[in-house]
Amino acid sequence: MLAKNTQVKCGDCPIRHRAVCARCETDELERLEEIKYYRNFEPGQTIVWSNDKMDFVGSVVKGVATLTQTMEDGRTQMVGLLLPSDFVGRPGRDGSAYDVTATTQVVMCCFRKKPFEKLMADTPHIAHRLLEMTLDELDAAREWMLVLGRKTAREKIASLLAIIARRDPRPDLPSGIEASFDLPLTREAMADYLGLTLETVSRQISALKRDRVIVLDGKRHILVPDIGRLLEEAGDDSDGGYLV
Amino acid sequence: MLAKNTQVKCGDCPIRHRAVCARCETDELERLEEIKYYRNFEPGQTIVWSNDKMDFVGSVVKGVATLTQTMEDGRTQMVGLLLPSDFVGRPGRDGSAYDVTATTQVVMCCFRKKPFEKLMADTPHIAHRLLEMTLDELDAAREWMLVLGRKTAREKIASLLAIIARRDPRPDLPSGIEASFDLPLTREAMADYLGLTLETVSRQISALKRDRVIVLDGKRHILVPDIGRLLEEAGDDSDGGYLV
DNA sequence: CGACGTGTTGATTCCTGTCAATACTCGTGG
DNA sequence: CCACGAGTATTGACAGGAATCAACACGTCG
Repeated sequence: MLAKNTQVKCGDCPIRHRAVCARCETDELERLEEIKYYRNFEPGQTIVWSNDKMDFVGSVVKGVATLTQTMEDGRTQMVGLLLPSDFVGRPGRDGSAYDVTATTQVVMCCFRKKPFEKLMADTPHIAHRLLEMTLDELDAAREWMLVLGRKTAREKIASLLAIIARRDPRPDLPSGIEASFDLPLTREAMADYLGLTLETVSRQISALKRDRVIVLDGKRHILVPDIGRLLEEAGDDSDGGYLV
Repeated sequence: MLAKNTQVKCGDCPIRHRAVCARCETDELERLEEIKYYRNFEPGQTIVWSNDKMDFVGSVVKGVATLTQTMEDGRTQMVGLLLPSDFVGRPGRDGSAYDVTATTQVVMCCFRKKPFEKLMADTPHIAHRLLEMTLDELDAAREWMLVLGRKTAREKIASLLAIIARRDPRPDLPSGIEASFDLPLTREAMADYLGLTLETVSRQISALKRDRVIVLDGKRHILVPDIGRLLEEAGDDSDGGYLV
């Protein structure tokens, strides 16, 4: 469970320019190297329990993880989707407010918390980058509030697909297909993200397939013939500020 | 519209110890004084338009403002409720992603953006406090995602009332009343916050009144005889981590 | 093969949205 | 002073979309 990976030099790290360390100078990277270690997680495995003390913070290097909240009666809501380069943990706080769970194989680059906090205090680059990333996450959370509060089931599904398509671009596209990606989530996880039931998710995916908005290749691989159409279905401003 | 108020010395400011300036030393406060100015807004007045260029950032000193997003067809979702000491604007970004609107009389303490960003770069106290506040806002946004995605209309209303009761405590309580506050929002604004229609909001408030969870004094003043009961109705963990 | 996890589809219920009528408060102006 | 209208709030009737309950299909792994 705690099996450490072969360490990757920060300079060679695939998320080097997007993660919390993006702005670091060489000497700062060296200090980060000293306090970092890798951890692997299997699909379904919990990375942090809500309200547990966290002794580390870190970045997702590979894979997908989720942040979820659960009510006493079992209703659960996903409140964040963590993709490579996303940051986990809150400097200055003891624990996580949410369950963090791996949905695929996940590689985390962890930093021991205390030294990381010290490093943050010493070097402005890390703190500054973290503020920037937190502001982005806040924007994403607020964007998601619109989805949860005001969109129909069909629009919710289309919004989720649009987000994943946006963050996971692929070059190898057959003609007549503008985007293509694997769903890293089960129907149930999608339901938890969207505030729906898994049956409704399944029905709406079928409906989008029937209406040719998407094409399925197996249960988990999605092809999008026309991204503009998908964004339209998502209820987003279709003047395409996002892609293309 | 731009009428400047009598400036208040930072040392005498009512939000001095909670706002973005909370950690500042005397000399930092002096630099803030130089770039700050007050602005008043009337109820209903827009403070910033979504996608507009913002040339200032600032703190709410008095009153209540809202952050909202609107879809092309008019559906709107409130994504933030700004109470005194809350921060408006995003250093490093050009504009606001949301409409910011005053719902009551609002006094804002504004800082010209460029000098404020410079000050942030120079002094770690402001940046650090801003990170802390942004992390809190992110938590609040995620908490709200659970409300929007998974709670029933009745639970949503109870959740909103609980939040306002928590942030606006009053000492002058008649016996048999554990909390008392004015609703700073119209039924429509509450609906936009909760992802409901104003009719449903009205009905659920009536239902909570009928069931003696709350007592109304006029349309806007709420009395809560039993806060535990309210939290229970909100679906929150009733072991009362919050109040009392 | 049978059990289990995952996903699809159908029948039905019910919560919330929609449409509509009415009440109340507060200015404004005749 | 009262009529009028605008904004806000309440309540009712009805419709519709998503939840619920349930059956079944598919793939994997023991």
